[in-house]
Amino acid sequence: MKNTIKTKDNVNKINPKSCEQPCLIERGMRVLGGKWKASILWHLKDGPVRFNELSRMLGGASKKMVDQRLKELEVQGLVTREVISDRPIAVAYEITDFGRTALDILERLKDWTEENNI
Amino acid sequence: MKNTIKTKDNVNKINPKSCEQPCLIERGMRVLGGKWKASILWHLKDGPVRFNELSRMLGGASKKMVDQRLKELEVQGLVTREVISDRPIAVAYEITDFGRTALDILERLKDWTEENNI
DNA sequence: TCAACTAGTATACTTTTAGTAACCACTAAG
DNA sequence: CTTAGTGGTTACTAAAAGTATACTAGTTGA
Repeated sequence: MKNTIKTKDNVNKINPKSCEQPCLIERGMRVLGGKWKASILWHLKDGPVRFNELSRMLGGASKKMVDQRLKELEVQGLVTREVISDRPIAVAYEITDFGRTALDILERLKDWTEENNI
Repeated sequence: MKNTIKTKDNVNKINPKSCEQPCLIERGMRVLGGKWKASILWHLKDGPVRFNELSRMLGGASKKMVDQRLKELEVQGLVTREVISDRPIAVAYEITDFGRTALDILERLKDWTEENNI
């Protein structure tokens, strides 16, 4: 049984017919739990960061991955993309106010990971 | 303590001294972020649950998935498996004390998902 | 002029995960 | 005897995730 359906922008949405009540946890995880998504959000908390800089911060994620995750985060309203220079193309990604509401969860996750040597 | 420094174009650059051992966030996500793992943990918070019952709670996860995730959680020490009856085979899964330390994060995730209609 | 940087896109490929369905051994009810 | 339930395992396929390399097209610095 599928719990998600693909939309035309290639983002998974929850199929409203299944997994309705119980899985708030699961639904949240589908926003924050993609492979690099939480990390990206975390690395944007101190201010806008440019694309290649972010790739380096994540140390190991390919451009394609960073690109895909950023697009997802943008569609979901957690991140904004702004072109800060046109001639030497320069783009900065910034966390939105909505994105910031998730940082509290991530901070706790970070602390938990640290405390338990995970 | 910041791992970025401001440049004149108001964009953060990596402070080369930090962000070395990357991604406590990512490491934590690899424990809690598998497809059904957080949900399983959440559904065990009120006491031991049997295998098939858990499958039904998750509504949509196949036996194989539930089995795999439970084994991972067991290895990682978040869950224990106990055979409560041998002849009519009956098994119960229970969250460990360590597993409980993660519930706080999941509660926040749940609230966040709920508040933002995700 | 050359190399390296910017932010991506395109293609091809491998690996991992998800999911289906059938099966096992057992029990208990009808 | 049949059906349904217990808790899985195995084999298989489909889909998603991830990697690697090359490419565009412009800029900057040596």
